[in-house]
Amino acid sequence: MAVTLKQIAELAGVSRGTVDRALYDRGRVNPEVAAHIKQIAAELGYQPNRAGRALALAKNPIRIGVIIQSVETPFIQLVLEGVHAAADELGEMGVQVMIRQIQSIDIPAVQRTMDELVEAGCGGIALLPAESSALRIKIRRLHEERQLPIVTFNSDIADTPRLCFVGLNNRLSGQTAAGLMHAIVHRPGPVLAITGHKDKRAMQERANGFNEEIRTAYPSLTALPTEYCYDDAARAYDITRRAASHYSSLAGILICTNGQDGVCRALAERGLTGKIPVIGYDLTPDNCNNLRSGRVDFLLGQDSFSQGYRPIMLLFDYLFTGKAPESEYVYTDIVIKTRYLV
Amino acid sequence: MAVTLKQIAELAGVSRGTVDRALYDRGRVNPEVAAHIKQIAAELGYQPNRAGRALALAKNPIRIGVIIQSVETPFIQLVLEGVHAAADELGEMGVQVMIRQIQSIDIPAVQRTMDELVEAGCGGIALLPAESSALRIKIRRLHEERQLPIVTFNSDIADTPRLCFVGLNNRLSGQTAAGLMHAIVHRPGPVLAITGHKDKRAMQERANGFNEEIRTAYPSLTALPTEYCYDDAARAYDITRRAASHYSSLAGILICTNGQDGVCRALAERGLTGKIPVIGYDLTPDNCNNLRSGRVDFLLGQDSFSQGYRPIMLLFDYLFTGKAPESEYVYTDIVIKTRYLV
DNA sequence: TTGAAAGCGGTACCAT
DNA sequence: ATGGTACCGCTTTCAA
Repeated sequence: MAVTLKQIAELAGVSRGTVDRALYDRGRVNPEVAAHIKQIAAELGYQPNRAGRALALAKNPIRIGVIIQSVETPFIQLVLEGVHAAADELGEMGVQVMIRQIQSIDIPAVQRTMDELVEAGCGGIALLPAESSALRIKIRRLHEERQLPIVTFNSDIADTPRLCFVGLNNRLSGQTAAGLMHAIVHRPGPVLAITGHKDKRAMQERANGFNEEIRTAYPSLTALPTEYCYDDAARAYDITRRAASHYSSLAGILICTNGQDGVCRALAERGLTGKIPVIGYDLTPDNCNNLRSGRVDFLLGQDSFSQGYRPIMLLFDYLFTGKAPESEYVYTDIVIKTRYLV
Repeated sequence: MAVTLKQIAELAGVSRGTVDRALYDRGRVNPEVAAHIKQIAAELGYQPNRAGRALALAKNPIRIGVIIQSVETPFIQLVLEGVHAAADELGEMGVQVMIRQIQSIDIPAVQRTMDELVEAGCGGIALLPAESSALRIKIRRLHEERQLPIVTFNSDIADTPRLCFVGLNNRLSGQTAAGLMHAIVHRPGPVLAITGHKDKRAMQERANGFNEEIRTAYPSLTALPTEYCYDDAARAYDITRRAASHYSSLAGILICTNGQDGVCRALAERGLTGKIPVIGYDLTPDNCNNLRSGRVDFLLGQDSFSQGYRPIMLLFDYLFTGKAPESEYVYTDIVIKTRYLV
């Protein structure tokens, strides 16, 4: 049987309340008594019982806010599954998870929502943000004025006093893609990385990691300059068509973002499906279909479930036990999927 | 705020105790009253509070037994990490997880330990077994005589009234390996699967899945007859040496089990490292080193952490909420690792 | 500075 | 068949 506050209280000859105040430094306890109590607790290996604590906290329940942008995209839908799983799980412990979904990127809406959630008594906020100096300032202010713990996820706002970031190591994922590409390409030639926006850091990182790794580690391949499809299948189609006709020896394509269907269509029309390897990102339903049908060779997943689940759990741990994440960067697994695994 | 028994009791004009008996069919309650109570609960979307239940159950705490064989192997050490994580987590909820480690395969010891754990009041047992009719009978008896829920993990005992099996889909992992092999092999030729014991079903399945998939899906490759190294690096070394000299066009090797170092050594001695692709299993420290250094191209992991963690959690869910796993087979993820990811 | 007590949600036992 | 009550471990408030 695990040791309880009551047992410590009896051994120390004080009341449970005093033990509680001593162990958690809540003040109003004689320093010597406190030291004695802490010693006993340490000797007995006291571990607080979560159920007991959760129940006691139910009087003023922990509230956690979640803000997600771009909810209309297939990938974010996957992230939402993790969010809801965490919300359900914590709900059974009496924790309230307040989820706010925002269409596309809408910084003013995010700012308003953050205020609303703080007002509603949220002790922490999980935020799927976007590059924005306004948000950077907002996070800093909430941290300074209210010590509000904030976890960014999926996309980060660096140099911010957030508790941590949960998401993909994009550069490493690009390097991984380079390794895969080299493994499956059977002849020398140019390889092309297509990514989303020039000003989206995460997308750039994927392509950069890929290109640099190709250059430094795989000299039989040459990395063409990155192309941008702006998350648009039609543009990806055009880019692919042009590249395939311009470089007759085109050896492989990495598509870092939405637009995968365009790439596949362009290759199919020229009878190049299966001849020019394609590596893509994200396990959305459409992408998985491409993988199953052989139009794509590998998909790099970013464990979207964890990206929704863990931020909330990390905030809960922080609010419930005071334990902060070990690192400022909590990277989710880079998962490699083939047609056998989706 | 979540709805509680007390609220339902007030609405129904009865006491908390009656609501409890009604909702959980504990008897001793007027059928009409019970129906009314259940209706109210359904309308309000009542979800029991886990913390409350856990605390109430602390009077006669849930005990879960865990039996693990072959603890001396590197792979099982990884599984143990998951076991301990689950034990720690549940320990904070007042659940007692009793872990029994057994060296190598020792069926009599397993039988004794099962008796001991049942005697000690375990409400369920997670078991890492081995092919054995004695264990099959034991599981059946414990099920029939005491309705004891048992979860097998890592290796299964089929046709048994166990709650479920948690582990790898070995056949699918072999097929996945075949797909990878075909993707990275650049020329026609024979490929060789080396596995452990003839009488270990799981190991056979991996090799069979590989060979069959090669035969049916990848005619440019030919699957050589499976070789057996009995988990021994020296034998794997011999097998590899012989195969490499006998088949000058040997195109790839799949090593399904321990002995990977022997394969790598044999290839290195003949200057074939990187020339003949190698795919291996399990993310043990040694294997990860082989991957990092380029002696192995892919490792198939079997999410060893989950293999230790989930059986215990599934038993807990069953004992705590009565919810059984959705399927008799709970497959853990097949993870593909390259040198970038270990 | 300390203790006593109430209460969180659910379970179980004992009266009635 | 039903209600009342004690209790699980912890937090918090109120008295002393």
